[in-house]
Amino acid sequence: MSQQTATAGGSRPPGMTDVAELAGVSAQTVSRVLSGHPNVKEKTKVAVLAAVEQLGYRLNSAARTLSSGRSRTIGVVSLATVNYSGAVMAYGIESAARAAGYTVSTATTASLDAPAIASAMARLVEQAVEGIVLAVPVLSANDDVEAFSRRIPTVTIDGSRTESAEVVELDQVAAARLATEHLLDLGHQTVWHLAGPLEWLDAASRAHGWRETLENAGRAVPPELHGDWSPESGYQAGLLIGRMPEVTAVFVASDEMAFGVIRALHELGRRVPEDVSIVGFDDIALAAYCSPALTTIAQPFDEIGRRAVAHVLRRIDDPSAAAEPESVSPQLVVRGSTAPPAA
Amino acid sequence: MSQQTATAGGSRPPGMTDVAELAGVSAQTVSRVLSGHPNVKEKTKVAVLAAVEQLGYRLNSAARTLSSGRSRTIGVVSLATVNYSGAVMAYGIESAARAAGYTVSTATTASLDAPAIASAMARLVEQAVEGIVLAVPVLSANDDVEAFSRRIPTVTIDGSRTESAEVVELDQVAAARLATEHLLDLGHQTVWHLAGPLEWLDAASRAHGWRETLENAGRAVPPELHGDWSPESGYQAGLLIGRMPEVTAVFVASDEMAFGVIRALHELGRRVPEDVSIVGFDDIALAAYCSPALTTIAQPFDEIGRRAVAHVLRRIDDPSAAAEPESVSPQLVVRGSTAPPAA
DNA sequence: CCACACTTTGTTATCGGTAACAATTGCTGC
DNA sequence: GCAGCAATTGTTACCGATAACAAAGTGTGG
Repeated sequence: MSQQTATAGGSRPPGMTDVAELAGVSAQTVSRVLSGHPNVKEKTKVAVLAAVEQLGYRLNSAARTLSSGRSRTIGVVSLATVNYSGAVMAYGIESAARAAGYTVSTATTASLDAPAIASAMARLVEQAVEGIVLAVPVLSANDDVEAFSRRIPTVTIDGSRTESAEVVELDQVAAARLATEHLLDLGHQTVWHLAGPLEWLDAASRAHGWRETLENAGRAVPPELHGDWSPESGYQAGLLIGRMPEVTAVFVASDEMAFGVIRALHELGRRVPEDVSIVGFDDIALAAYCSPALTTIAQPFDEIGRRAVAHVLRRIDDPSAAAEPESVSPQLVVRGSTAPPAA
Repeated sequence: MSQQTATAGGSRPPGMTDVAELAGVSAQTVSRVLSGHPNVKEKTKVAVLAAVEQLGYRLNSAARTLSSGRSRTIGVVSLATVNYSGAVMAYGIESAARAAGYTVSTATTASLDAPAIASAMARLVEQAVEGIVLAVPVLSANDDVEAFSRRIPTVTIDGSRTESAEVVELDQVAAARLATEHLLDLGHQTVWHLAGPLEWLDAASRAHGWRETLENAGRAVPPELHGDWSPESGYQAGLLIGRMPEVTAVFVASDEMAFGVIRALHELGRRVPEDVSIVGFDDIALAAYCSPALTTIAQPFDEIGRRAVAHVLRRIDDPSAAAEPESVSPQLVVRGSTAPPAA
């Protein structure tokens, strides 16, 4: 990459003036070369780049940010909970941002209430981020949150119950319909549903899609169960479900919970899919490899992350850009955890 | 939090001088209050904080970084691959850094060769990070990598084959011994091993611990198999292993691969644990809930992240601090995937 | 009541780039 | 050959905080 990064031993890292001097031009010209300004003679450009190379010069982004007012950084607010989907989205966000020449700064929040989210956003604002991706459900926006998202282009990934930000989302309702219909098509009389925490709009949408599908099909709508996305909560729900012989099909709002449900059923002596069919949601890497392999809805998390970034960038370029929510399509992946009901 | 973040509508965010004016002091005093400088009268401190509150003032970290030379930021280089352990460590790192008043900036790399890692480090250096956590295995350090880690306190999480950085690691050898001995204690004649990619020092250490344990016990050492951490690669290995009737126990270097192995065995009609016992590594959330529940080695990833940060911070404070590798203890979690060999 | 030491606060220069504007150079066509 | 315009490069001020130093205020002992 560079020929000699550490030329002398002791002194501080080289600045633009050092490069300018070596190349025999002014600092401003160096700046222009490095920012890709069009009107620079090819010859000087080469000289400057050579000097940069020779000194191992690195731009000081703090100085650039201060002087230009642009930080080329996007902030992400995410929940301090470890989950698969979050990790995948984070990757999608980072790579998309990098491709656009932006870096990503993360702020995690432990809770979902407005002050906590506002505080995370405040930390990002201090770093002069140019846009914010809220990878958490925004339940109630307080004045601070509103103010931030008015001042800085903000996109919400989980959807939002407020007006403060743009939205990028998977069509959760359609996805839930897909899952529910798959089970009905197999011949099940009705479908139970283990939903995620109600605070998550995604969870609510899935539940809504499930309910709607059953109603449209004229089927009985069983009571809605709730977990917290964790395998353990799925297990607890499974212990309940497993005791009810009339349950033959369950649509679970996340793969991790689904495996918890399956385990509980297993322990209660009910086989999957022979006795009970299960559909999950997310299509995590393990879905195809645990036993039974899980029928599930694939969510293109990285794509969602990518789009969120694209959305934010568009708004950064043109703050008045329209706020059309984007939507990506879910897909049903049929594996071994679903089957027609026992005769 | 703040009373009125957006006082007027249009103007730019308030600066320190605005706060100073409102509080009737100089900008320097405001700076001192906000940096927790000791010699400030209580009364003025209160006045300043009130002004800060009223204006909804936020520090401009670019300016602070430029002027003080300290960015209060730690950089993390991670692999652009989605895996559970990475996500957990990321969380540990972020929370530990935040607790110390630092923010985290991430740079992902798609490959493990020196130029790619150097490039990721370069991006972090541009952001003036004060320390770097390399959450990737450093195979071969080139001059750039060396130069960076000499200039900036750097910690490697996966261990390192170079001398360029400090090390924080789980005692992988002891962990592998734990796993292997567990299987031998159950009565298995020997234990097979599906290792991770050799580039990862962690993977090599686990393989080493496994081999050593077998040799010490005077057992035959079967050929070492390799996967890439993914469930799919475990599945492929499982298809191989499953065809050999003499295999009764396998130690797999990651839980995700372990489930892949189990699935393959399952398809080949070999039961786990009745015919073959499996021990995994990581203790991911699903380990206890898939069937069979996986016996595995628990790695305290968040703790590792925390320690890595602690280590970096120590070196930031005192660049000459000793380079004692830290080590955290692994733990065996026995679940349903292991049993004595069939009679 | 003053000198000396310690607090507390203010002033000025500076970090390393970029914006805005000025100056120089090179080329066109008449 | 020179006006006129574009391309190229240089100059100066400034972004918003902090470091280093200077100055004013406070308190103590002799």
